[in-house]
Amino acid sequence: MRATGSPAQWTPDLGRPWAGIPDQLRARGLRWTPQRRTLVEVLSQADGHVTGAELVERCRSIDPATIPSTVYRTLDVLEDLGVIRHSHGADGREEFHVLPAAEHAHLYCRVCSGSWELTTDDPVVVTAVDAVRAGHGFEIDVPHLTLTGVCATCRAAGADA
Amino acid sequence: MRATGSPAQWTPDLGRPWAGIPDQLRARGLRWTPQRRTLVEVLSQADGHVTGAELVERCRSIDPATIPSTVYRTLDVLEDLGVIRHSHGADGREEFHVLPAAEHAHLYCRVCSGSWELTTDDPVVVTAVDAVRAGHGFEIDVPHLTLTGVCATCRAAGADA
DNA sequence: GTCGATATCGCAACAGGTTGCATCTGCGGT
DNA sequence: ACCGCAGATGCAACCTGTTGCGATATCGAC
Repeated sequence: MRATGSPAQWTPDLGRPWAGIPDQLRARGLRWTPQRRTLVEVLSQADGHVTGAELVERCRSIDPATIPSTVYRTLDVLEDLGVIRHSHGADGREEFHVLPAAEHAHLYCRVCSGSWELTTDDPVVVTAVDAVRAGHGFEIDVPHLTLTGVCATCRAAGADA
Repeated sequence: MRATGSPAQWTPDLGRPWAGIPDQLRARGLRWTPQRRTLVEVLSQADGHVTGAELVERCRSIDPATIPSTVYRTLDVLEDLGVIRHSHGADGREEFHVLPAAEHAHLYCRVCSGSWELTTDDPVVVTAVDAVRAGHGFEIDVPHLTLTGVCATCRAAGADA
C-alpha cells in the first residue's frame, strides 16, 4: 500500500470538539501543521486546568523537538478560535482551560493554598456579576477570574491574618 | 564636623507612614539597610500602582547598583509588614499598591485596555464580597483582585465579541 | 502535479521574576 | 569599642513567556 493521496498529517480520532479544528483553521486562512496537531492532541487529553509550562512539557513527550514559542503562539490561535480560554493563577502564571465544558472561575485560599471552582451559573457568581454590571456597566469575564482570599476552613481556624 | 556617631544611613523625611519602618523591621529582628532605604524612598514617592519592574527601575535611578532580586525580596518583606500590597494585572504581571490609602480592586477592559479602580467599600463590591462569603464561606481579598471583562463603553459599541 | 503567496516554524535574544548559595553586614550584647 | 550571628546582599542560573527575523512548508489556484 503506497502512501498515496492522504495528507501527510492527520488526527486519528480526537473527540468531537477537536475534530473540526483543522477546517476551522483553514476557513480562516490559517494552517494545520504537525506542531498544532501535537498540541491539540495534548489538549484533547487534558482535563480541567493546565499551565503553559505543562502543555509544553506534554507536547515534548510526544515530539521532543517541540519549541515553547510555537506552543504559546498556537495557544493564542486556539483561544481566538474559542477552543480554549486562559486565565492567570494566584501567582500570575497562565492557566488554560478546555472548552466548552468547564467554564468557571476560581477561588484560591492564600492560607492553605487550596483552590475551588465556581461555575459561571453559580447563584453567588450571578449575584456578583449582576452587581458589577448594574453598578458600573462592566461585564466581568468570569472564566478569566481567580479570586484570592481565605477559605471557610482557614477562617474558622482563625488563620485569616 | 566629623562624620561621627550618626548611623551611616538615614531617611531624611519620609511621610509618616514610612518613618516607622526601620523600627518595625528591627522589632521583628529584621534589618534596615541602604538597599531597603532606597526602595522605601521610591515607594514613598509612588502614587497608586507600580509594577515590580518600574520599582526596580526607579531604585536604579537612585542607586545604579540596585539588584532586582534584592528589590523583590524587600517587597515581600514590606508586604508582610503590611506596608504594601501586590496584585496581578490583567497580563499576570505584578502590581504593587501603597497602603493604607488606596485599598481597591481593579476593572480591566480587554477591548479598550482601559482600567478603573473599585474601592473596597463600593456598594457593588460589598454586595459581591458578601455574596461569596454567604454562599461559600470564602473571604475575598479585594485589593488583590483584578476583574477582566468589557467596560460599559465598549459594550455599548458592541465590541464584546 | 506544480507553483507561489504567506502563514508558521525554529532560533536566539529579551523581559519579568524566583531561587540557591557564598559573602558580607546591621545591630544587639558585652 | 568590639564580637558574633542571623539576616541581607550580590551574583548567577533558572523559569515562564514574548518578540523579531530569516527559513520553511501548507494549501489554494492553475
